[in-house]
Amino acid sequence: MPNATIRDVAREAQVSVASVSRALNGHERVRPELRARVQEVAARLGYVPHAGARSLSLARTSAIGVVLPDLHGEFFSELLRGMDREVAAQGLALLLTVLQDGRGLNTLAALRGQVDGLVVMAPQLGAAELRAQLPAGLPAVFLNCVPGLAGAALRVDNAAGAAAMVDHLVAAGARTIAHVAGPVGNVDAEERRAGAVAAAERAGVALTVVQGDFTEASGAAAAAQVARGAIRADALFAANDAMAIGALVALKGHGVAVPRQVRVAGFDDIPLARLVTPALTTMRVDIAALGARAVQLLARRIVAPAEGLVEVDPAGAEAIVPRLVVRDTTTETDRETQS
Amino acid sequence: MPNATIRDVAREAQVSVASVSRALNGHERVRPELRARVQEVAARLGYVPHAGARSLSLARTSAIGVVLPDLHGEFFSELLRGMDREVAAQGLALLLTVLQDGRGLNTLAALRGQVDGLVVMAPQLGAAELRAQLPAGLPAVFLNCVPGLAGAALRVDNAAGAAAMVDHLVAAGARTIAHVAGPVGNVDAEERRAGAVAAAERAGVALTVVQGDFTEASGAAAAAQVARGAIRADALFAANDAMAIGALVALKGHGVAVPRQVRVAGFDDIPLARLVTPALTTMRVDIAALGARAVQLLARRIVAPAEGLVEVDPAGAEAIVPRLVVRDTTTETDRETQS
DNA sequence: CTGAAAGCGCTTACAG
DNA sequence: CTGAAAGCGCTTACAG
Repeated sequence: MPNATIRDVAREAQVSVASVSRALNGHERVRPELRARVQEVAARLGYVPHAGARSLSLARTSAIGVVLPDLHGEFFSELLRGMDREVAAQGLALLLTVLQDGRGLNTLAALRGQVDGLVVMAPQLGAAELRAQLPAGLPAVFLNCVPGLAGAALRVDNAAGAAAMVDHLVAAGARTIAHVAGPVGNVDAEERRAGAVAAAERAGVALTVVQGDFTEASGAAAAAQVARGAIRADALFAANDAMAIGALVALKGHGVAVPRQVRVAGFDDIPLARLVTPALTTMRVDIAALGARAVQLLARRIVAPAEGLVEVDPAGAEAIVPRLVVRDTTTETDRETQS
Repeated sequence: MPNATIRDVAREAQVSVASVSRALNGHERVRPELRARVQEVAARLGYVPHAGARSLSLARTSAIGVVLPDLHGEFFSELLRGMDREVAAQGLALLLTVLQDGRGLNTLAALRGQVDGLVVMAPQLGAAELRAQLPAGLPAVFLNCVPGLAGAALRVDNAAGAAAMVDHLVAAGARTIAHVAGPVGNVDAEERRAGAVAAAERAGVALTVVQGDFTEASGAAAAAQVARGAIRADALFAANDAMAIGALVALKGHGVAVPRQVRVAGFDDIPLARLVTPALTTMRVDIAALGARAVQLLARRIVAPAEGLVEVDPAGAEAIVPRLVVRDTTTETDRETQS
């Protein structure tokens, strides 16, 4: 048998569908006796309101969409975890959409009527492309996207994080830094590179940029160049932990002592970072907090789409600043220090 | 301005809303000239059908729900990645719901009208609880759930995987195997133990079960017993990689040569497995494939809810068989072989 | 406090 | 091939 509808409940309880709706939605002007009867019948029939019909009537779905460029690795599971935490607290549902290169251009547009707003992480798309794809009038919060989009923006302050790491390496004794950059065109990668370059300049130490692509293999390749002297460096700072770990393993393979001969540092603080030997010094980005904050901002925008008060930072994006996590690849001591 | 509706398009194109619907949905009986005009107007107005209204009319949402017990770690991101792959291929959307202990009992029921079916992973719930929560008539596929639910079931074939590993160890020369088991009561652990025991019997080699609890420490403790001869073994097969890695480190600490004196093997192929020295031989569970397969089964059930043909294995659950990944802890060579 | 009715935005028999 | 109309399942002014 199909699911019971509001009419079934109304008939069974001998009231109008309007009364069923009011009774079940907790409206005030309902006789207690009627409310009790309706609730009893609804429970007995296993009635659950049809979400689609409800959202059509209310012009509100109570769902938000999250658009991600990929789903590989711990970063995304942490982000989703943070979002889910907040989404559950707000009584919302989460619709997940991965926007990979090949996927249709109307993937986002098709979300109209399915969600009340969007958290979008699309570092690979330009502002124009993104704007063209987004359903008009749908509140949105952008994570690590190009600036200049209509919506709240939230980002990780990669430049500040990278600069902090360079400062730490210099304090630890480094004088010639090799920075293994992430893929060209990737916003995070570019910001980390820029922050590292600027900090090295300020500190007056040499910094060479080696092109990488966020994979362990590319980190290993960069380390090999350092190991055989093709690149001179007493510190290797990779733009993410995966590359740093690839480099770490490669350096050990080449018989280079870490951190004595070459200091190694990463970015992200993935779980593996604590488990490699020596444990990896890195920048911790509280990814779950980033996700939770994004949902929070979106929820406010959904309630008050145009209110200026909602704008966190009208000038630009609100920023999450990563924290330095010092482990064994940059210092001889074993103590883990967090600043 | 709000989003354009089908009426706006109809008015602008000077046709009926019925024609707009037919033209845009690719119905056959539409004059090409009319179709072209409607498409032009729809594009100009940026018209996108309202998903909620569409699903109310069609009694189909083109979305599926995935219910997970948690979101921590690589396992879930891999699972979601596999699901997303298949979901995108099928033109569906994915609604994510985390069903943690505290969360309301009607979390699942509220999905009615929002999804066409559910992939449920709820190892913490009994069959009765689960049945009570699921909206009646909603197709479902269960992952690692208790048996006996109305729906397709899918699971990892732990026993077959463990048996394959024992066979590999025997082929590599092992004659006395110590199996470090996982915690009592854990389904995965029990199945792996049973598979290992059966395979050892078939192969006619000795196998001792040592109790562990999936932690590195318990693996190290088991290894210590092997190292000091309390347990005689020329191979140590741990029920997961964490214990295997703990054992590996402990064996090295006790001066036992791996794999020459004692072969070591794990289960899961966590990222760390490739990074330890020597690299760990293990069983790879293709989690993404598990997720993709679940969505595939669900999609079929949605199309043909009651067809017997759709039933993969009416007797029980369809199983994903892990693959053997041979690395350096069981062979002297360095080559990584996958079977 | 309650019911009849309109409406949310679509799709699809039903006539023509 | 096309339009007018009914209907999907809900909510909420509008009367009473």
